[in-house]
Amino acid sequence: MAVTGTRVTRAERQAQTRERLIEVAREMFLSDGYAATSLDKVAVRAGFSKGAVYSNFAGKEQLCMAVLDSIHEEQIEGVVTAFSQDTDLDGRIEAFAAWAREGLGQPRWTALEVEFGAIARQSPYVATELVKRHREIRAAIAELVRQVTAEAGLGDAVDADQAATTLLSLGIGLGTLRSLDSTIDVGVFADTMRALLKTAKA
Amino acid sequence: MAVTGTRVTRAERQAQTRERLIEVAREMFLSDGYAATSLDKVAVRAGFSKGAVYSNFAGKEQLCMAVLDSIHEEQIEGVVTAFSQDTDLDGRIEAFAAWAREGLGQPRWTALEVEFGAIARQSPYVATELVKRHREIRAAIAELVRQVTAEAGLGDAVDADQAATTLLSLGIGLGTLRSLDSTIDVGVFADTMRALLKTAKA
DNA sequence: CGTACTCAGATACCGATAGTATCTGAAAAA
DNA sequence: TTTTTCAGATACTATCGGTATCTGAGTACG
Repeated sequence: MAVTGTRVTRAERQAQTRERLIEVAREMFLSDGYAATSLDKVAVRAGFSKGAVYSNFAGKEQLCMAVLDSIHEEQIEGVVTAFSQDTDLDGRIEAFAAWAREGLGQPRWTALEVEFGAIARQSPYVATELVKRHREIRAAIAELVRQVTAEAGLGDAVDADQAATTLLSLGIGLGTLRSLDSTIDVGVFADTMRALLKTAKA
Repeated sequence: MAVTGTRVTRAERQAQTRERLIEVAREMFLSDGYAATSLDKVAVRAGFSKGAVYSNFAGKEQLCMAVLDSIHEEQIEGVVTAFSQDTDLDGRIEAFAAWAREGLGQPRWTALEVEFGAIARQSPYVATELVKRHREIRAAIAELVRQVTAEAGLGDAVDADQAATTLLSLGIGLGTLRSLDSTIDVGVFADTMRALLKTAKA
């Protein structure tokens, strides 16, 4: 065990390398898309060679999956904090809508998500991993819906699972359209949410 | 002008070649996706060489655009016939829902649509062409909504343009999820449509 | 007819990129 | 100090989109 000189172990260095690669890959995947981003460029921009990528990830797909996981973490955090602000139904819907406006608008993460989803047809790995994550996300949304409707005194008039599927689909669709055409009105997100809940009330 | 012997002109042969290429490309793009389909394989499976592709299309993007147009033609035809069956509101919603179930379920055209959409970030050609088509489709849906709500005596209580954006987004999102996970319930499509209209009624 | 021209499609090539095989040098183990 | 290990570098392969060039059958024209 070296007491002085080298302060970092090999495992620590590798962890740093891995994180740095994910960081750079995230920027490039988001700005240029999955197909248009080459592993060589990612590695060089991170200060390494392509060998470092393959030494830390099984391949491009696994690197992108790690990037998506890092994005999901932040995204979930954003939704949760948006929901824990107000306490009444309309306030929460508006907070959610605001998050959607920001999340679906500027950054192109839905575009990346969806481009990467196309890979799933050729790769069983990507298919199973993405399905797993989609189900987790849908379950989380359903749980939020259940919580919100319960506190708003709607009882179980709303099918939370169906609502979750609708909201996730709408988010994916709006994000996809929005990334092509910035004139798309993301406000329909909140309107649809309201419509779903008000129908249940009647 | 040759009276006997060669019965087809050069232009006719080329048109046939073009159609055959679109036909084969459509099959392969739909089953394997855009990126995973090579122009060489398309050409060979159509009985030609890659040269035939570049002699009929400016590139892979233009070939795919031609494929998408051929798909859109059929899809629009499907929606129109679905809508011209019944005359009452619920019947039309159900007809639309049935079309959505079929269109969004089995074939993977939304996945292709959306994978190709990712190309738009790198290609101004694809971006402008896709935006043009999306706007046409949204306008067509809006027109259908206007027609249906008018005949159902809802007046202009429903914002047809917003409804069109919602329905198109929902269709894209559901199709995307569905192409990955066949357990996704496409029924929410009709439910959302009903919710949107019923809210307007109140 | 027959000669010259045109152009759809074939062939050959280039550059980029995902992935593999191999190498190297420093950290870890002995 | 010597040996082993392995993160990351280097070198190479295969595939694919795209370009340049060629060719021969169909076309116009004398």
